[in-house]
Amino acid sequence: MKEQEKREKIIQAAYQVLAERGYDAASTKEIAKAAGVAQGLIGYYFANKDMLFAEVFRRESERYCESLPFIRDQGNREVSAETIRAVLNVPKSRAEDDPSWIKLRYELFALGMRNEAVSANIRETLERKRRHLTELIQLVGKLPEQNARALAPILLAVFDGLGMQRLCDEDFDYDGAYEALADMLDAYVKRIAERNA
Amino acid sequence: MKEQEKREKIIQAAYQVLAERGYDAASTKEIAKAAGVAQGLIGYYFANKDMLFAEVFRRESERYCESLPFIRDQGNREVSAETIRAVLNVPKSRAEDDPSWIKLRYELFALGMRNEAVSANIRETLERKRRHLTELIQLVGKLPEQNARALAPILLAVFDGLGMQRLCDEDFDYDGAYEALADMLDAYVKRIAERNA
Amino acid sequence: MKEQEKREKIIQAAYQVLAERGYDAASTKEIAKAAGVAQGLIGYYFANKDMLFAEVFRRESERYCESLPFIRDQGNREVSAETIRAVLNVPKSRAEDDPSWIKLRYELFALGMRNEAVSANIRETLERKRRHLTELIQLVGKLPEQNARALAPILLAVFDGLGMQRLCDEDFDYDGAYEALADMLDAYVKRIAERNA
Amino acid sequence: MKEQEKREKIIQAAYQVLAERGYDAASTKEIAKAAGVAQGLIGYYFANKDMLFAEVFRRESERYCESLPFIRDQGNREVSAETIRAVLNVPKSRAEDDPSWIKLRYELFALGMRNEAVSANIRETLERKRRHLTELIQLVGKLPEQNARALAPILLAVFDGLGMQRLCDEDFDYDGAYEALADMLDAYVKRIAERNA
DNA sequence: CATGAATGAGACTTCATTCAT
DNA sequence: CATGAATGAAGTCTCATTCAT
Repeated sequence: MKEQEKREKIIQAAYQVLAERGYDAASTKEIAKAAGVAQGLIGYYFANKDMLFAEVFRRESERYCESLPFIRDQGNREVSAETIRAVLNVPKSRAEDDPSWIKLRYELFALGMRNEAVSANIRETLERKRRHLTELIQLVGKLPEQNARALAPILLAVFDGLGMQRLCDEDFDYDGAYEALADMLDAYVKRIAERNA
Repeated sequence: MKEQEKREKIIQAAYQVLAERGYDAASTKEIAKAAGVAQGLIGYYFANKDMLFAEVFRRESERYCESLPFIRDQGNREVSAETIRAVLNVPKSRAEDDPSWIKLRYELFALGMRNEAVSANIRETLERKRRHLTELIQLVGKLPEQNARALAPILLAVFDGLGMQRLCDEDFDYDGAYEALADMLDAYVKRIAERNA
Repeated sequence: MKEQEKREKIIQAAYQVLAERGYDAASTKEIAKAAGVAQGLIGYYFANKDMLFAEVFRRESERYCESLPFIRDQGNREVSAETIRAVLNVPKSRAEDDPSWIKLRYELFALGMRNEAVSANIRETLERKRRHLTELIQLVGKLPEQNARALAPILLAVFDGLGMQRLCDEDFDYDGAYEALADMLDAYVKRIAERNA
Repeated sequence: MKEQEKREKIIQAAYQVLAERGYDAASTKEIAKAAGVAQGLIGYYFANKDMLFAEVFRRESERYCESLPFIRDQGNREVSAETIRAVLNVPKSRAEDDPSWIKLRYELFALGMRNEAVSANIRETLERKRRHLTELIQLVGKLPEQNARALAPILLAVFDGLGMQRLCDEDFDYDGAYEALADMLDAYVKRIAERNA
């Protein structure tokens, strides 16, 4: 079981250093030091720096779906402003609890727009998250698939964007923004429900 | 007058290279080449690389308000789904027409979350943009200031987030997302109007 | 018996990789992979990389004498241009059939001129080959030992040099050069014969 | 005139280190030290290590023709064993006076057989030298072009091969070999002359 | 015997910055 | 003002070798 234990440590360390320093400035030297291994070991397990970070990003993407169980429970309840607020609390508090999570995503986004090698990874990651969100929106908001699918990228953008603003600016009214978001989503859900009634 | 000409070229070149390569990978050598000046001249006009990019970011922030005149005109009209869609078309098409604009902003955001020197710059930039958007929302949506202020960071997040998704993924339904956004904003504006009636 | 099987495979693999990549670029990793053994096993059988290659060179030197039987048969015949051409065909076709043989020898020569550790090996190898060639020349050309001994290093040089030129340059007239060589040797042998008559 | 003075020093240093250590073992660090410049300057003038050595090889190839004037004078004289010996003395003594010359050539040959990038360089170099030798042989030996052309690669091989043997083995009878070579060439030249008479 | 994870040195290269001209 | 040669540090990656299993 101790097998590839150090490989795991390297990935964890890479995650931390990546969030702190950014893609280019995250040196293998610092990662190795943080992981408590020799610098050469990184080259042993990963073909190069890019491959290491690709693995880091791959895992981050997978973690995005962990909130599913809780939200699925909410899906059984009636659609209400209260429910929406409760569900929105998941991404809201996640950005508060784990700032490096947001940092990492922005690093990935910035990278995805210029690095062709990361581009494929990004595309898949984004699409997976949109699909995931679409499913949740259908579940919680009782929206038709078409509307849910269009709403997903918007929420994806808002969760990340608000988290970023909160991290950059301590005076930013994070809670107020989420209040407005909940209100707006509730209005939209209601309208769609009426329209389809 | 001509003495500042090369300085200007350097800034323009830095903007382009920064958007293409990213913060760390944007080398002074490439910038100098793109600007058509000697490498050493960059050091003459800017204390160091960071100061050059700070200037680039400062200007980008200013450009954000150029859409004001058009939107102010829209503000005179009645609030309608049509108006909202017309106004949303400004950020929507800007991301289409000038991809490097989005790239640069994500570069700035990613940087702002880790570089303390850029942090102040970012904070100011974000706040200015939110104020600007708040004003526009009041103007176009006829919303009370409190609601407008809460909505601003959301729109800020959505504009950038959708632009990024469009750049990363060619199959992404950019238009559909903006349609949903317009619909949702319209529902929200109507609700607030009714609530305050 | 089986215990030396892997050792043998390592040596064979080292020969191939050495010829393909050259001394410094031939990595133990690639050799191990080519041999189908673990990297560490090389260190088990050979003190270090140099010792492994020393063994490879030692064997190559031994293989040089394999042509002896055929040539000894030719030695019984009368000296003639025909005989000379037939004997020259041995090194000529060897370079054609086994290019890595030539590559390896040049690798060894280049190495021998700078690496003191290999120098002794080289000296012995060269001397052995000259002695071998001297014997053959006496046998085939019926030349006095003194002349044969002086001719040996020349032929040694020519065989390798022509093989190298053939490998480097596909347009090189390999056959034409060997024709001229045969002609020249024949003239020389005749002259010596007349001189001693 | 001081312009690119250091570039020249780098090339000279590269030549020396290359001959001493060999292609792969010749480090840019050592070259820089030998040239008395910073390591980074090598990267400033040459795209990479290969390009630097390509320049070194290119120059070496050009130096090969410097012997032309002397030999051209010999060409006016009658063909005799004496003349041949005098002309052969040029390559013979060159290998004695400048051992690194031979080392470099073997380095180049070994390299040419495996490095595709160097291959073109090598082919051109070899062909140029053969043409050069062909011309000399016609001049000195009064041989028809066809014979001269076939003899050239043989002499090319012998000059290098004997030089190498001399460098590797101090006991090797370098003079004796050249004596035999002169004798053999003389016999060949005479035979061709008679044949064409 | 055999493995392959692990190490640390060192190679190449790139880069921001400086400075003589 | 402007140049571009020059520097030295730092980063990534490769490699021969060692060692616990």
